[in-house]
Amino acid sequence: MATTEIRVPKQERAVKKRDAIIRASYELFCRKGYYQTNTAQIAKEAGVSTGIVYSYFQDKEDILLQVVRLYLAELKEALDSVLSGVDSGRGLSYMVEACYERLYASHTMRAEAHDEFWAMALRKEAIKELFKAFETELLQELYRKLACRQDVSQTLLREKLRLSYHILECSCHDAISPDLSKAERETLKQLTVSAVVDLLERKIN
Amino acid sequence: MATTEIRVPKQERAVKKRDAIIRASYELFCRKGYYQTNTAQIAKEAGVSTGIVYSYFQDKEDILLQVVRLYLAELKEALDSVLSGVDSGRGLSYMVEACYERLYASHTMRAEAHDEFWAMALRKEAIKELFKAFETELLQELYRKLACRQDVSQTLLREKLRLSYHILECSCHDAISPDLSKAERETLKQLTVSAVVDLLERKIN
Amino acid sequence: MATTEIRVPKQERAVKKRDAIIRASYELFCRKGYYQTNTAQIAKEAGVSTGIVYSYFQDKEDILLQVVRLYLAELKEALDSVLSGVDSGRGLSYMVEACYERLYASHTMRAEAHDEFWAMALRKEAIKELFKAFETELLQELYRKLACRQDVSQTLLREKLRLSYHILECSCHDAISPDLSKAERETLKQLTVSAVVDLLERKIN
Amino acid sequence: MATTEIRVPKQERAVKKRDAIIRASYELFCRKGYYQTNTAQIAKEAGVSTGIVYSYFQDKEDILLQVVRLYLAELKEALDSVLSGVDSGRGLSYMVEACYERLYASHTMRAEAHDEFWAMALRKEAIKELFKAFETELLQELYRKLACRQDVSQTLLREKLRLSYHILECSCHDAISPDLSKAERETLKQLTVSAVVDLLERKIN
DNA sequence: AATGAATGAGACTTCATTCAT
DNA sequence: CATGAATGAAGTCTCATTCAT
Repeated sequence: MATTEIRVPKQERAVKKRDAIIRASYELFCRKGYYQTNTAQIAKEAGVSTGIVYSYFQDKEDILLQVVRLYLAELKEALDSVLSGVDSGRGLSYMVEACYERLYASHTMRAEAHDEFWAMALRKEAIKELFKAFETELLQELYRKLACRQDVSQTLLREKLRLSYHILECSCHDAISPDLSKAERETLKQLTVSAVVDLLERKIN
Repeated sequence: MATTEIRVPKQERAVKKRDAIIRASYELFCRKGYYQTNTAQIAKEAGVSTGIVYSYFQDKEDILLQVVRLYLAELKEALDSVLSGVDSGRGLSYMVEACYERLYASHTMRAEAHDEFWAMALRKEAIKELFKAFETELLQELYRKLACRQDVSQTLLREKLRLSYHILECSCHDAISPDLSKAERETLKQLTVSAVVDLLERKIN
Repeated sequence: MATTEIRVPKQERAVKKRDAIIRASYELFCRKGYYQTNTAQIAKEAGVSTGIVYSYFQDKEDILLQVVRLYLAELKEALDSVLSGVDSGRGLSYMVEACYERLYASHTMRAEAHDEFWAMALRKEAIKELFKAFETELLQELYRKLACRQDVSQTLLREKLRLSYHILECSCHDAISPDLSKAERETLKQLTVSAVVDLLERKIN
Repeated sequence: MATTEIRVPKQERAVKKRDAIIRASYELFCRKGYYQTNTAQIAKEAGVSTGIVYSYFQDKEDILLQVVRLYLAELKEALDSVLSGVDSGRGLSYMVEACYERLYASHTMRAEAHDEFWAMALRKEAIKELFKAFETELLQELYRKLACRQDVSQTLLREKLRLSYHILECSCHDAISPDLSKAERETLKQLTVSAVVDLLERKIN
């Protein structure tokens, strides 16, 4: 009755194949966009037949979902590694700068991914959920990291973190513009970091 | 692409018709997305025949272009009205807050428009140009407005404005999330405004 | 939101085209069966493009529905003309024989139609309904015709008519078998008619 | 079609497996129809791998053929048991009623099977042959049973038997309709049996 | 100029069958 | 012998665009 059963691959080869499809799709969705990519191209890029795709995924939208999941997982991992690497005794601005650089690197590599997927979230509830969960978890973690620091004002900390994250995000997003010179890019970074540090340090009555 | 000549309507009726198509498309693109909207629906919503659409527009993408043009024009006008209304002797934070509110209103009304069009800019060079031109012009104007004020540090003013604009943008974007309470929304606004004001006021060596 | 709108053709040309699609499908479904006929073939046989088919019909199953409707309408009309032609003062056996011949003719022309459509009724509720309605109406009419005749026993008349109809049906169905000689066929007819006449005339306590 | 050799299983395990496939298919074809059943489902229901199916059967159609063979064999056996149980000195109407009930039971259990397979016979010559052979053999046997009875008119006996069989068949087929009340069903049975008995007893000049 | 019916390429998806393991 | 992953042809349906009226 239900549509064709979806294989949950456990054997190594199957896992690899599923992964190859996701990565090929990731690549293509970034390069050409979701709607400009068809399943034949995905199969070809992944080196499999069109049919097999539907053994691993419900439909094309399901592929997108898994691709976004991968995208967010990569981003999460990158940020985690940054955060865990600096939680020692370094200053706040060092930490923020590290985050900025990490986010910037993500944006450089996957310039298209973010916007493409973000826009898809508008139309696909399941994707919206992924983004929401990602943000919630990330902010929660940031909160845990900063809640005990002396150099961070605890007033409205959650809200400040939320805003800080978005500022970093959009600044990095803007900074990848090819119209900017290296110097301008550096300036933007300094401004962004200091704005965020200020926001977090400042006491608000 | 096509060879058919595109009519540049001068007669009143023709102008109205063209306009109706753009507005209908605007509406539909926001509600359902570009790819989920077909030309038949556009024609129906605009109250014209499918055939006539191709007298006014090269193809579907061309409609999108005009829709984005309209979207940006509306946004520009809204911001202009804000800026011209406050350039008297009001304080900086008053001005920033007015901008925030205006941007927030835009986002509320056209929550989908921004993301949808922004993502389309990735795939369509012509749309990217529109966005770039919009931003350039807006920042230029802001610069003119603020370049002479005493309460604004002139150091790196262009870069600060650029960043400020993006901060306001993304904060408003975030603020429309239905998960936020009214109080949280207000807090976010205050934080955003004060962060931007700080950024603009602060002297940077 | 709903799938593409279905055109309800009123202009003569459109009606003709819709009709052509139905007749082409009728033909093909009989000749090759529903599942062995694809939409491209239907379009080709009807002399239209594949796309236009979906302007007139929801989907392939909808075409089948209309084809069955046509099939039953033709059959109904044929039986009606037989019944109205004999309701004067002719004997019962004359009437039954006329029905037999009419049904036999239907079966000869559309040998495949009946079985094909009948089997489809198993899987498609909508088609089952059509068959049921057809039979109910037909039996109702037969009842009106015979309820007043002296040569027909009124006891259990409705049930007898139901059975009679099925006997005629299946006998005709059997009679088209190419294995039968002309004489055998004639014999079967005589036996069938007399069995039905007997059934209707006989008083049952 | 294929060149692969089809195994004719002799070992017990192999026979069982082949049988399981046929029975699983029988079940599924009845429940969902031939075209709505795919080979993966068959294999799963039979508890075998998809690959092995093609060791025992030429192709999907071949499975259908064996399923129909099984269906007819079951029906034959049921009717045989009825006929052999009553050939002593019981009256004709007792015998006909027993047949009716047996056929009715078959139809109840396998309501879908009959129509589904019957319609398939239209498209697949091999299946048509099976049905034809079944009927011929059955009628032959009936003939042997009745050819010597005093209460059966020998005139046109073969033809009468043929018609009788079809009457019983289609009446049973009709009788399973869920729209009928128990009483109506009983009435139909009585009418059918008496019509058949009449047909067989009656001398025709 | 206007209509909306018509076109047909191409998208997604299914599934009978094969074949490497 | 057996498995079930893999294949790819073929089917249904959509929709941007054209064109006869």
